[in-house]
Amino acid sequence: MKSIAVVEDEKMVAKELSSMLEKEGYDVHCIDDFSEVTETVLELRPDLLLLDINLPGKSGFQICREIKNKSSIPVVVVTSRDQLPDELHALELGADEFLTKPYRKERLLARVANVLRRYEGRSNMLEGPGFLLDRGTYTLYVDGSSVLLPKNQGKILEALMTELGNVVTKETICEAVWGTSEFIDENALQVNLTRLKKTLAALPMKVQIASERGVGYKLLPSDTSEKAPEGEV
Amino acid sequence: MKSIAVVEDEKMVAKELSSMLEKEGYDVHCIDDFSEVTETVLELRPDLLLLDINLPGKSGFQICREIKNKSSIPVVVVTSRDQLPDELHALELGADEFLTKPYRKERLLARVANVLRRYEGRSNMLEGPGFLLDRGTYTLYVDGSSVLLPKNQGKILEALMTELGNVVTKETICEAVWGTSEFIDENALQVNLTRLKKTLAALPMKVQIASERGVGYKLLPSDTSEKAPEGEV
DNA sequence: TAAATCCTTACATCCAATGTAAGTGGTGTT
DNA sequence: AACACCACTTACATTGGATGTAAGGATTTA
Repeated sequence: MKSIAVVEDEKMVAKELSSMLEKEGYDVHCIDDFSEVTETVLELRPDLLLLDINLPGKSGFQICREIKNKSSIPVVVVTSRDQLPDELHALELGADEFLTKPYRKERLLARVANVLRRYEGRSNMLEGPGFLLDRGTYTLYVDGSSVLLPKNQGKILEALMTELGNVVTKETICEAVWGTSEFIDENALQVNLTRLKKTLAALPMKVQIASERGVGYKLLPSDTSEKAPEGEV
Repeated sequence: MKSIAVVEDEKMVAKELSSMLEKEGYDVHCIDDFSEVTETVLELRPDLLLLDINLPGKSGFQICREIKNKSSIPVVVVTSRDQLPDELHALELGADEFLTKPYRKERLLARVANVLRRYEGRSNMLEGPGFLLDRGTYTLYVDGSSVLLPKNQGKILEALMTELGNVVTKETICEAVWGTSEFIDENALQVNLTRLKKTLAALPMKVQIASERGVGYKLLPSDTSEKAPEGEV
C-alpha cells in the first residue's frame, strides 16, 4: 500500500483530502505541526508528499526545496492562488506536479497516481547530490551515464549515503559490508575505502569521502573543504 | 541539444509553438503528415513529443498509446478542450503531462523542461514490455527490482531488444557481442543464449526468446505460442 | 619527536563469467 | 527409415576482476 503525507493548514481541506485518498487505498498521514515538516516527512518516508504552499510560518517552497535536496520523495504542490509564478517556482525547485484549488477529485487522484507510477521501481534507488545509487546492483548513475560499482564499494557508499553529511563509524560500515562486526581487519575496510575514493574521483561526482580520525567516514560536497567555513561553493 | 517533435494540425499554432521552443534552444521538428505520425516519431526518436489530441483522422489518444507502447519517449499532450475526461484518459495512457490551450508560454516551457529533466539519464535505458535495460551496465529492471546481467547476456538482450519481435540473425548478435563477425564458434553464442534464457526465466519477465531455425533469434511476449496463422513461412 | 592513525602499493587468492568441447535431442529431407 | 543438420545441454578449464593480506610510507596528534 502506498503511503502519502499531507501538509495542509486548513483542517477542513486536510480532512477531505485525507478521506478521498484513503478511499482510493492510500495510507494517509496528515502533518499538522508545521514547524518541523521537513524532519517529520524525512522520518515518515512516505511514497509521496502532498504539499500546500501557503502555510503559516515556513514557506512551502522552502519545504519543497529541503525535501528534494535530502530525499527522492516525489512532491505534489497544491495552492489556492492560481498564479503562474508560483507554479514556475515550484517546478524549478523540483516539484513533480502542481495543482490549483479548487481541484477536481478525479484530477488530483489521476495526477497523484501518475506521479507514483513514475517513481515506481525507483524505490530501491538511493539519491545523493547529483547521483543515484541502485541498492540492488550497486549501479551508480551520474551525469547521464551509469557505472557499476564493485559490491564492497557499493555497500560502503550505500552506508555513507544513509547518513549523508554525517559521520558513519567504521564498525557500522564493517557491519554493512561483511554483515557482522566480529573483528575484521580494519585494514580491509581501509583498502576498500581507498578504492571507492579512486572510483568516485574518476567520475563527475559532487561528493567526496572525508575521514574523521578515530571514528569513521562521511560523505561531503566535494568543493567544501572540511575546516574552512569560507562561504564559497 | 534536446529535440522535440510537434504534432499539431492548426498551422498557425504549430508555427508559434515551433518558434517558441526554438528560441528556448530546442531542436524542433513539426510533423504535418498525420497519417503516419507514430512511424515518423519512432524514426525521428525525439527527446520529447508535443502532441495535440484533436487531429484530423487518427485520434491523438491512439497515437499516444502507440508511442508509449513502442518507446520510452515522453509525451506532453495539449488540447483546446479543457475537459477532465480527456485529461484522465491521456494520463491513463501514459502521457507525462497534459496542458490545455490557450497555454501561457512560460507554463508550457516549464512543463516541457520538467518532463525532460525527469527523463534525463534515462537516455541509455532500453525499454521492453514490462522491463528496462541499462545499456551501460546491463542492469535489468523488472517489477520494481533490479538484476545485474553478465556482460554477454546483456549484449545479447540488447541486440534482441533493438528489433523487438523481429528476428535478429546470429551474425548480427555475434557482432554485437564480440565486436566482429569473423568466424566465432557459433556454439559460444548458443551457450550464452541458453544462459540468458535461464536468467530471464528466473525473473518475472513477460518476454521469451524464440529461435528461428537457420536464421537467428527473436524476443516475443511469453504467452504467445510461436505458431502463427498457417498462411506464412 | 614519538605514537597513533590513516593511506598507498603490491601481490596472492578467489570466484563469477566466459570459452571450449563433447554429447544429446529434435527437425527436415530424401 | 535413415541421414544430415541444427539446436540445445552439460561439464569442465580458463580468465579476469574483485577482494583480502601484508608491509611500509605519510599524516596527524600530543
